[in-house]
Amino acid sequence: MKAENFLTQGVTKAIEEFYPGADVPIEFQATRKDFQGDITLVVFAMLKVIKGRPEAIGDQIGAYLVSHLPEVVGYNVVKGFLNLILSDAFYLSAFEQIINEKQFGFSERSVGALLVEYSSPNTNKPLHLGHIRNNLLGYSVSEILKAAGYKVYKTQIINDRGIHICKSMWAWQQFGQGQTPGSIGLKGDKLVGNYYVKFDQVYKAQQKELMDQGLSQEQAEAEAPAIKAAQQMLRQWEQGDSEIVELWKTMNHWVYDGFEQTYTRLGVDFDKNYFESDTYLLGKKDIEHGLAKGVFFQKEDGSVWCDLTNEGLDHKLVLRSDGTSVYMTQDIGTAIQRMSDYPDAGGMIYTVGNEQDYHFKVLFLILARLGYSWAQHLFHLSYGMVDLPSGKMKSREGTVVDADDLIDQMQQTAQEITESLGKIEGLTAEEKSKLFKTIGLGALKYYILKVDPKKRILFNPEESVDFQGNTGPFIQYAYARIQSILRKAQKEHSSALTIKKWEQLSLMDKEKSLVKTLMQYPDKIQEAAGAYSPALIANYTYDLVKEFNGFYQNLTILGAEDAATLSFRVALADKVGQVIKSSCGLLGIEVPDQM
RNA sequence: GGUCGCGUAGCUCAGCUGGAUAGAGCAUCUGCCUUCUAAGCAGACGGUCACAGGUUCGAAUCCUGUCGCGAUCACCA
Repeated sequence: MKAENFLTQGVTKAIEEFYPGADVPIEFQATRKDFQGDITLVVFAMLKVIKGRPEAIGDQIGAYLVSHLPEVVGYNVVKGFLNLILSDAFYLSAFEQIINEKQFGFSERSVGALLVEYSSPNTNKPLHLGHIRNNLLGYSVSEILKAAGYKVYKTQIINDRGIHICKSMWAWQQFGQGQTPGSIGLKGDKLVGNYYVKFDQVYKAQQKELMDQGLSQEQAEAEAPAIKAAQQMLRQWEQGDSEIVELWKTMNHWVYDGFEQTYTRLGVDFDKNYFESDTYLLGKKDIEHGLAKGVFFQKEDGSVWCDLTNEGLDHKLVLRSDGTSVYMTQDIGTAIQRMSDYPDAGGMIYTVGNEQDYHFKVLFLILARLGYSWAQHLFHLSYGMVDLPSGKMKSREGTVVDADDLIDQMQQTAQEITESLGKIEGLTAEEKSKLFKTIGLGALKYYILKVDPKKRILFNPEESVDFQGNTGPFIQYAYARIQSILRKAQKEHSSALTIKKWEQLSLMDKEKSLVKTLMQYPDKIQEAAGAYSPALIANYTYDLVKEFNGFYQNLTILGAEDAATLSFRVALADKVGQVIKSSCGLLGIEVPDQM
């Protein structure tokens, strides 16, 4: 039972007794470290309803609670703050309740289903640092939502068609000499990416040549043979030209294989993939319906628009004058399609960078106007760009941080640090390599997830990611130490561990404080789910570990003076370990038994 | 120019729907490895919460304005 619940009842009764009829706000907060007490009633908030000195009111309520509630054993009043001291018995029973829960903190109620979209790559280039942030966020938010009781369908839309795909296809046809990922031993996404770059080089050179012949920049861009060839390919693809479609399929599959490897390394997965080649024609019918319903209007040239001026926005094109669709058209159609694919889903979360804030604002408005009830439950999980010290990542300038390279680099660093510490000599080569992966990825994931999604991240590849302080490895290390304690306790004190009679124990402040922090875990998960914020979980976990480290360093866990204390402390360490593991799970971070 | 977001210690970040003396890590300095893993712990140093007003018992937090940074406002995706 949470302290707030019975305390609120107690305070309500006290108010009824002293100030009958007064409807006062009852507000609790954690007691600050420098004051004595466990939980604090903010008396200030009551002053609007009850007249009087806050100290006197606090005193009155405090005395009432001590005499009426067994859990409250003392109080003190500082200005408008009533600090309450709770009994050891309360903490012990709260802890016992916690350790008996299988999936502590995870909601058992089912509260509906949601679709989460993330990643959504183009098939013309490999995944980079920006995708990593997207993937980690989307995956983690999915896990957090599951923990909060949602059924989650993870999905991505693969942008597998369009002029940009044709560019790499054309370049490969011209210069590829039949190369395949297998023939040159290169990941498929890298191979295709190289030809995308190759296209750009050739295209640029042709433009320059044409401009030297006197054409304007614009003319040169339009007339260069390379772009004309790519455009021709796109037309052929749209007409279903079998040779082009075959080439397209082959090259896309190379890319999918490459992506799959990267996703596996990152530990992310999807329940369903949508392909733009299947969905790009969707939406036109919905526009027609909307036009009939008066949601849209048509201009003389035939183009269709949505008037959003009364929302403070402008007119938005939803269908070109030639009747072809734009990005918005597709997104309208895809959203409707998905919600009919997953009838139990009550809403959708789009993990997409903040440069598309405007797009999603408009998309959600249009879907609402089209009359879909689920449009109220669409959320754009908007995140800031990942910038480098040199500025934005630009693929054409070669300043992109490649996802695979970055993961390699992190694992390399993890290996160097781990080996220099020399604590894992007993492990096999296989175990070691798994450990380096776990630590390297843990560092990378935590580094990215601990910051508020909407803030931009400045990523310095040279300084890379820390392994000390508020980092993934710090948390993993705490977990590994706890496992070491448990192993040792099992070996040397197993008989004492069966003793579970803790009622007589008198708890130390550190122990109470740890139990208190553990008790907040379920609320944290709900809060993180409501805010779609892995950062909340990350920071909670860090606080818990800091708290545990203080406990760990200053109390001897295994050297406890009696068997009951020993069993309690080991159980506490064990539970802290479990919570660390489960919240790392919410962040997609693995946790090693030894490091 | 319109709209949206951000601005907290030298650096990287916490700070929830307003509450006590604004917190961590890195960096710098001081202690702690015969006792459960020192990737750790304890401590010192470091702040006009961009700036100016307002709301109130109380503002880093809410409102208005200013400045700085970023994004966006395509018959591109």
